[in-house]
Amino acid sequence: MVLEATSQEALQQAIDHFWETIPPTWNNVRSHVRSIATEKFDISVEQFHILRHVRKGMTSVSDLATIRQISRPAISQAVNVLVERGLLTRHHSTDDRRFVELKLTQSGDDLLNAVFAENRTWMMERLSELPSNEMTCLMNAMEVLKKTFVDPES
Amino acid sequence: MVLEATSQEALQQAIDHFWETIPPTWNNVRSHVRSIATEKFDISVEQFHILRHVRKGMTSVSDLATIRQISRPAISQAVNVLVERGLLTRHHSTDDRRFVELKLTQSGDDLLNAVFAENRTWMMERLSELPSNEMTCLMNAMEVLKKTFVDPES
DNA sequence: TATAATGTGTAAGTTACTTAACTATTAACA
DNA sequence: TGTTAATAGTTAAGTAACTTACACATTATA
Repeated sequence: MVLEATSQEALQQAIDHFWETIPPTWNNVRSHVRSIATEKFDISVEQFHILRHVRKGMTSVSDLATIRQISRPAISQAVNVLVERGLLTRHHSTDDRRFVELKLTQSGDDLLNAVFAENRTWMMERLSELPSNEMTCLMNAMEVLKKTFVDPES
Repeated sequence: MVLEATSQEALQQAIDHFWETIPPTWNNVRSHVRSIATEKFDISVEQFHILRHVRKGMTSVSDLATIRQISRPAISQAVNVLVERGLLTRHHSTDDRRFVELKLTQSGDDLLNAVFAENRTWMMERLSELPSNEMTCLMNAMEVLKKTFVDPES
C-alpha cells in the first residue's frame, strides 16, 4: 500500500505557505549577509556566492553562470573584481586550455570563513531557541525541499 | 520538563543544510517566476513582488521599501512603471495626504493571478510527488522557519 | 585539415539601484 | 498660534551590475 496522495487543497496551502515563508526568510538572511559582506569586507552578495561556490568545487565560469542564473560575462566581470582584490586566482586548465580554473586565495578563504562565522552567530541566536523536535522537523524538511526543487534540475 | 537544547554540532549542521537548500530552492523558484513574468508579461521579479505585496494590503511606498529591503526611491521608480502600464494606481490618502495609497487595477490583479496560476502548476508538478508525511513535515517546517527568521523582526 | 562547437573575455549599452536634495503635509511645542 | 521638526514621497544625478553582440583561443568533428 502506497501513501495516499496529497489533496489539491493541501497542495495549494503548501504553495501559499511557501510564498509566505521562503522569500522573506531568504530575504532576511541575505540582508544580514549583505550587511556583513558590504560593511566589513566591501564585497557584494553575488561576489560572496561566487567565492562560496568556488570553495565548494565549482571552479568554472560557465558552471557558476548556470548555478547563479546570470550570464557568463556577468560572472567573468565579478571574477575580475575578486581577482583584483586578491580573493581569487584564475589559471588555465592543463587538461583543456579553454577552461579557466578558479581557486580561492588564502585571503579569499579567510574572508569566507569570517562571513560564515558572523552569519553562524546570527543564525544560531535564532535557531538555538527551537526545541529539538522542531529542529528535527526543519532538517527533514530541508531534505524534502532540496529533493523537490533543487536536485531534479541542473 | 523542558525539551533539551539542540547541540552545537546539530545547529551547525542545520545551518549547513540551510545554505545548501534555501538559496538554490528560492533561486530556482524565482527563476521560474522570472521567466513567466518577463517573457509573458514583461515585468521584473521586483515589480511582481510589489504587486504581490500591494494585493496583500501593503499599500505604502515606505512599507514596500522596508519589506523589500530597497530604497524608497527604488520603489517609487518601480511603481512609476507599474502605474504607466496600468497595473497599479496611486492616490493620496484622505486621512494623511502625505501618504500615497497604492491599489491594483483589474489588469494588475489579472496579471498576478496569471503568474500565480502558472507558478502553481509548476510547483504542484513537483510537490504532488511527495508522500503525505513529507508534505506534513514541510508545512510544519515552514511555520518554524517563519517564526525563526521572519516574524521576530519587522 | 577545414569547420563547428566550446569556454572565456571584452565592449557597449541598458536597467535598476543608490544618495542627496526637494516638495508637500502633518506633528510638536514654545 | 506660529515656527520648527519630522514624515511620506518624488526627482535628479551618478554608479554598479547586468545584458547582448562580438572576438579569441582551444578542442572536437567530419
